[in-house]
Amino acid sequence: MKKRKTPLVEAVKRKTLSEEVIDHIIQLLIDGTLKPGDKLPSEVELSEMLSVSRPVLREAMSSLDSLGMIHRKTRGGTYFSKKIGSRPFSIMLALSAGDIVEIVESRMALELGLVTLAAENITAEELDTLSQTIEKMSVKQKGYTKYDREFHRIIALSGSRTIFEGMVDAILTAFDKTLSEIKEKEHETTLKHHRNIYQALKKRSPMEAFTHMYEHMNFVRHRILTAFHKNTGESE
Amino acid sequence: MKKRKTPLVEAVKRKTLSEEVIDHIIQLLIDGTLKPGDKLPSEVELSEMLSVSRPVLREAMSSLDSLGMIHRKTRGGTYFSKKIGSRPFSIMLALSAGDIVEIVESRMALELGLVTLAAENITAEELDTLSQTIEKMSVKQKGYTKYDREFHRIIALSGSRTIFEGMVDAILTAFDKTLSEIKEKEHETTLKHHRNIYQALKKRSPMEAFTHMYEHMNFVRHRILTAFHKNTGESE
DNA sequence: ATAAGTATATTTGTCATACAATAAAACCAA
DNA sequence: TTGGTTTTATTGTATGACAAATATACTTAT
Repeated sequence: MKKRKTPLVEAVKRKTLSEEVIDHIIQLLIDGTLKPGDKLPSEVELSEMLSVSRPVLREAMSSLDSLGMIHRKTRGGTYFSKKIGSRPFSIMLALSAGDIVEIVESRMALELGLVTLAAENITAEELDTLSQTIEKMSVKQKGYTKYDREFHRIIALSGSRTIFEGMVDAILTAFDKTLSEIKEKEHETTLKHHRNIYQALKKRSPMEAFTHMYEHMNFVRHRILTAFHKNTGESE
Repeated sequence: MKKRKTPLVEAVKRKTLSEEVIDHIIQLLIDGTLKPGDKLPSEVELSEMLSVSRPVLREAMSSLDSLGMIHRKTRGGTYFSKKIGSRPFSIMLALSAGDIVEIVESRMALELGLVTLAAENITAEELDTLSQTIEKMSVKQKGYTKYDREFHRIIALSGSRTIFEGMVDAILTAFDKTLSEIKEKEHETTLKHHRNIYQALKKRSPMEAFTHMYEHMNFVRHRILTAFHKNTGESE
């Protein structure tokens, strides 16, 4: 019989220096010492303050940069970001590369939550822009993907908080990349759904907005998964 | 009068080498060369393959590590992760440090979307664990936060896809940290809401699950924001 | 005095090298 | 085979030097 493979305690991997530096720097935000938009000390200053070498300090800064927490410019210095941006999420989504269900249902979860919040506070301008996307889409039988995406994007961003803003574009992009071929069908149904969602948002009704978005997303998901299974012969 | 400050083209900040390395490595996932769980070449091999110095290569690896895309062990090598984990999201949430509305509504958006998907596929085991949290909570008048959180966590994870899994714990933790003092009130109402949500999930009814979760979240949000404004005297 | 052009200096970006720390793998002995 | 020891591969940390970009200070010409 095999010996135990998993040790009793979870083998606490000691933190590296650069990880500790990351903690130390974000602590500046948490305790309010610095705020989004503020400038950080230079690399040499920081590395001296924290008693680490510059490479270690730079590994931490590179991490914070790729997380969208800071941005750096040669000679310009380093600043805390005000928004995260979409890049970190786009990278993360690579772990789900090619997994259609993952992408579709991630988008579903995201948009269902955000359309609800959007309905609570959507502005007149956003409503106006929304109706324009519907108009433009209605006069095109082909090549309307752009307006379709814009419709969803406006709603999602309207309901977004900082952490979700970057995620919206990342997921929409991943969606488009993964499903480039399947789209551009069911023009009328899509249009009808969009109009329903728009009316619910105009009424500032979260429940109705959710209901219609769920109907729409269910439709989109079903269409995609059906097309996918037809292509592959339902291997799983 | 001042000269124009913003150039016509958006000053495309040239990518650093470590950013290009990041792109190159995640491309291995996107084109399917490697999969989550697979081992990557060693740092020296990679730095030779990509013709960059080891520090630059390490900055990229550090970034991917902090994004939860890889994990590294001395002598053990580097592997693509299967899950993202909560750490990157916890760091990102530091940008919203102290902003109660941000935290509360981020959690709202997240849970509203996920409870809907959870209702579609929740397992019997998850339902059972859920009902246990309700039971345990019902017999405690104080110190039930643990079971409250567990209830929400099970649901959110049940509806989660890879990208959201880490986010759940990150947001729940941020929520608890930000609102440590305000909680532990309205025991009966909370319990009632949880039971409603549970019943809807048991029925596998996404619409009802959403409805009851929205009611619950609205209740929680209102309670928190009211308590907050009372404390601060609505300065903004 | 103002504007434009130039030089300077600061900050991030990259490289090469060396050694430390960890732990997997190979080896050896009972 | 088992258990302990040695070796070795891999990541972790440090130092130093130079390159590239650009904000700032300075100089010059109009």
